Amino acid sequence: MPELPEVETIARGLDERVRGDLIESVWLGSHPEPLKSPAREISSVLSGSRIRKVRRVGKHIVFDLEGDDRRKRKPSLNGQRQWIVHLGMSGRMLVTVPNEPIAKHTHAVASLASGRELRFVDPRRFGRLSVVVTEDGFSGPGTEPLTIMLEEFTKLFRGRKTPIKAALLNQKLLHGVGNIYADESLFRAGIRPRRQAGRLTALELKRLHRSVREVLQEAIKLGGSSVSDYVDSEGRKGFFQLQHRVYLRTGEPCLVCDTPIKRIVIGGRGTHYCPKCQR
DNA sequence: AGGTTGACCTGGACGC
DNA sequence: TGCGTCCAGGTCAACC
Repeated sequence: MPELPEVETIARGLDERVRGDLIESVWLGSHPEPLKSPAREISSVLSGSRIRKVRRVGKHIVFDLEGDDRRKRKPSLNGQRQWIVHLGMSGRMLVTVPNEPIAKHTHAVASLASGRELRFVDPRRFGRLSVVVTEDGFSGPGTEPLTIMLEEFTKLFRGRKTPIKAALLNQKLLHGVGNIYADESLFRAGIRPRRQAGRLTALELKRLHRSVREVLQEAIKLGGSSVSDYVDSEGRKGFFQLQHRVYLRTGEPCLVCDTPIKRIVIGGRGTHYCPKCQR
């Protein structure tokens, strides 16, 4: 479900609601897939930790934790302690009251000292929970698209033979861009998704660099895209889907030139573009 | 190494 | 109503 703007919206909402709260205990479900770290480790790092901040890195939600001063800190837990959540395609992080019925596909519940619960719900189980305890902390697989400079952006694609659409989805290059925002960015930059990344001109890369940042920033302002049932941590829908110019608009007229939007498959992902506006 | 494909899951929409 | 097919916001491991 979520790409950078949706994860940003969710992380901001969570930060507002649970920052400063204390995780008292953790329940983990029986499906092994969502747990990227061993269950014991997740439990031991989270239990008794205070949430210092919730933020986004790429498509990951990062909970920065600290030991509760009123409790004994375990000696093995020095350095930065973080809870990392990736929502996959269908994951949600909900803040609920305890008597709220447990939704189907709930895989983790953290009980908070405030009396509320943080619940991770994910029908498809592509999402992942992990904990990180290191000096440096979690930095994500690639570079942040919102702050990258043109020079570095250009360097990412140099010599690459893969289609620019596939390169935009490669999280080791830019992290956070997913299928919606790759298609929308390429439309706004006027670039065909199948073009070889390494063969884009300097001008095209400049336009793409600008488009990616503009599309993501606009989407954050509108709370992300709700294409089926996406809602943020407070159950609110996003509205950027109303600004989509190509994504899931197969056969509909281009909003600029009326040409029907085409759908092709690149890297196994549905890819939408205007054959006239994008070259 | 970089590039491509299929596997991993559930569920909703659609056609018959 | 049901059953089959296709599609969906994302990674990964396994191949070439």
